[in-house]
Formats: sequence, C-alpha cells, structure tokens
Amino acid sequence: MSREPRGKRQQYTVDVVALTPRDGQLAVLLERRSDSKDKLVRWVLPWTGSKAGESLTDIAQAAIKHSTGAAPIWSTQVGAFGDGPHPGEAELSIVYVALVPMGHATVQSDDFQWFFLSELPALTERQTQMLEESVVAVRDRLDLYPVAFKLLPATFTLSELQHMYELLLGRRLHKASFRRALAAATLVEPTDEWRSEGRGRPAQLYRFGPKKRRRGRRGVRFDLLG
Amino acid sequence: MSREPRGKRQQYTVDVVALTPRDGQLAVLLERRSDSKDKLVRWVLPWTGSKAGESLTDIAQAAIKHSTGAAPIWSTQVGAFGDGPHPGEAELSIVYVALVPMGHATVQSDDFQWFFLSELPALTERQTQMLEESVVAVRDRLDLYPVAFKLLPATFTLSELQHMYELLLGRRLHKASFRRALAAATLVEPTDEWRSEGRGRPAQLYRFGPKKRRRGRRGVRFDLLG
DNA sequence: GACATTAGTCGCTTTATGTGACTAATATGC
DNA sequence: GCATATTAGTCACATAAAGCGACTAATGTC
Repeated sequence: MSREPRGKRQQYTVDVVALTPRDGQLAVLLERRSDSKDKLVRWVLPWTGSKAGESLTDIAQAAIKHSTGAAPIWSTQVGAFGDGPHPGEAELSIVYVALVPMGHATVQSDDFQWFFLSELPALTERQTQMLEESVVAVRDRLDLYPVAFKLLPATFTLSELQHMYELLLGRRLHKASFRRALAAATLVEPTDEWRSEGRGRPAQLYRFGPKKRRRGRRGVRFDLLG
Repeated sequence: MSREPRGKRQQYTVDVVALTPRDGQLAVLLERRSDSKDKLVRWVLPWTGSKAGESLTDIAQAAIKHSTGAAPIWSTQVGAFGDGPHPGEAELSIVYVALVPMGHATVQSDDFQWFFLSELPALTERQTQMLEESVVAVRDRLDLYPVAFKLLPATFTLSELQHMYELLLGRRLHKASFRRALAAATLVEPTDEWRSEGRGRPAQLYRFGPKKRRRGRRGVRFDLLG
C-alpha cells in the first residue's frame, strides 16, 4: 500500500478501526509509526492517504485488508473527524470500523499489534474520539446486521453466541431472555452435533441460517438482522 | 461567506441538509447554482469550501446560519460522501443535517428555496444519497434528542407534538400510546392556558420541561431524551 | 456417589405497546 | 336551542416483549 511522502500535507486520510474479540474482550489493531518530529515510536490507528478516483469504501477495504491481513466480516463508515492533530498531518480523517473474526486476529508484520481496549497505549485526542465512536457505531448496528454470528465459526453453541453479544455490547444478558428472542427470530438452526467442553453438560451446535422476518423495535432485536 | 474560485478543485466541502417542517411535510433548503459547464441553473444542497484551521462543526454551523439565516435547533454530522460528482468538484462532501424551526423557514435571498421532499428538482446521485441518509440520521436520533420539542414554540398542544413526531418519523402514531409514553417520561408539564383552534374541544398547552430519567430501550422512547 | 459446572427450559411477573371505545368541549348549520 | 361534526383527552382490555429465578439434564472431578 503506497503512501504519500511524509512532507506533503494530506487532504484527508482513511483511518481504520479494526476490532476483534479476544479473550472475552474487544481488541483494536494499532500500527507502529515513528513520529517525524520527536522520533518517538507511537501507536496509531492504521491509516492510508487519499487517492483521487478511488471510492471511499474501496480505499477503506484495501486499508483494512492491508493492516489486518484479511477481509473483515463487516465494516462501515463512522464519520469524518477533524479535531486535533493527526499523525499523517491530514486535516480530515474519514473513519471506517471493521470487525475481524477471532481466528484472523494474528498479525504477521511487526508494525501491527492488537491491544485490548482496556490496555491502550497513549493516543491523541482525535484517535481516542475515533475509537470511541467506532465502538458505539458497532453497538448501534448490532441489531441490524448479524455481526456476532459472522464473528463465530460456522457452527457454534448458543452460549458462545451469547458471550459474543455480551462482549460486543459490553453488558451481561439473561440466558433465558436471550434464547427466547433468538428462537422468535428463526435465525439459527440446530445441527446434529454436540460439543463437550470440559466439565458440564455438552452443548448443541447451531448454524446461522436466516429465515423469516418480523417487525418491531425491542430488546436485542434479532428480528431486524439481515 | 467566501468561497474558493470555481476553477480550483476543493479538497472537500461541508454540505448542509437543512430540514424544516412545513405544511405537514419535511422541506429541504436548496441553493441555486449555475453550472460552469452547461450554464444551466441547478438546485444543489448548500455547501461551503474547506478552510484550514477551522473545525468541521464550526464550518458547518456557519454554513447553516448563512443558508438558513438562523441557528438550527439541532444538527449533527451524517458522514463523508465520495461517490459521484459534486457541484463544487470536490472529491469529498462532509454532510451535516440541521433542523430549523417552523417560523424561520423563510428565506431572504433568491438563491435559496425550500422544497418539499416529495417535490424535489433533479439532483445528482451524490446529492440524493446525502439527503436520504440525512433523513434517516434524523429519525435514528429522534429517541435521543428532544428534536421534536424544540421545533415547536415554547408552548404547544399534545396534538401538535404528536403531529411533529409523525412528520419527522414519516408514519402515524396512536394517540393513546403516544400520550402514555410521554406521560411516563415526565418530559412535559401542563400550563394554565388552553387554546381553541376553530372547531373541536380546546386543547391544553404544555411546555417542555425535562425532569426524571428512566431506563430501557423501547417504543418512541421519550425516556432517553436529554 | 456427592458435588461442581455448564446447558437448556419453564413459568411467573413486570412493563410496554396496539387498539378501539368512551367522554368532554367546542363550532357550525339548521 | 339542538343535532352534528370535530378535535381533545382518557380508559380498559389484549397482546407482546423482557426480567428473572428456579428447575431439570448431562457431563467431569474428587
């Protein structure tokens, strides 16, 4: 991925907030960039310069793939951020948030590293704002897109699904309520397999299989997923 | 409001989607701009060029005030749009949506005119997309900010409030349900005044007065308003 | 075999919402 | 004055979703 020389002031950059579930938390991908001024090593959200003629989503997809090494299961634009300085010295950051499934959370290059949201290095004001609004954007859209399902492997237990929702939402859910809502949406179908995970009763494996639709505006709202 | 000369390619523009309630519909403010190529008169969403050193919200507020002649009761960023051509020839449009109260929907200049959403002139692809997403953005945030209340005069009848919600949401609401939700949120307090509007029983006037808070995530959700 | 642990289900309660019907107070037409 | 249309405001019932605790089921550990 080519970038403009450091000296030139970017019109705008496309910044990536790549998130992945990791050990029951959310982790974000940061890139090591040495600051041209103080030569300190800093961690920043991966970004790429603007390119004439390419659409925003195309630039974002390329940037996501370059930094994470894989295609995200979902991504969307968060907005344009202009407050405070940017490591690329650009006036504007157009931010895209992307979710990467669990397995692909390994990084080849030494320049990239995953950080738990609870253990972040020092970030600039703009970077912090972009990150926070990205997490909010994910939570807001959780009712509309089957993000949690796609973050899991093809087959999964209902407890795993619930834990994924809890991780993404940042709050605990009640088992019975969760399954009731899930059942009402016919979004999931059981397989013949069961998985015994150490102690405790084995869990039945399910697969994601969108079927019927419903109306309404409540709870965890599986019914709006599509 | 100064603008860059036509020949120079803008880095990005800040585009304004100003909306106002008008005759039971939503209306959007468009600006008359003559195209430099074919010299045809075209209606476009008001925009202003980027300016170094000024924050996005400041630019947007100035652009809104310049085009509508008043401060909006609420505005927010919708996002960055880069698909298709822009009248300012800029690569990027950073879009802000703003709501203007009923009274201020009069325009001095001949260059600006309000159009019902149902009677729009021909717009480019990008303009249409920006407008549509702006309306969606307003509806999505209607549960979080007391937009409808602030669009009305200081005192209003509950029917007026309901009609404002219906106008903004684009769908009919049931009177009893609406008032029940409103009462549960203690967002409104009655005044001593009543208004007799032609035929029919006079309606009591209310004023907006935020009080208690609640939890939950349902219905029209007055309870999240702040 | 007792116990801890996780899966899965049931039923009751609480709360929110949809809906129609009812009463109240005004203006209009006769 | 009086029937009627019209708008305001309220009520009661039905439906639906969500919170919650308790129960059974199936496994591993000691």
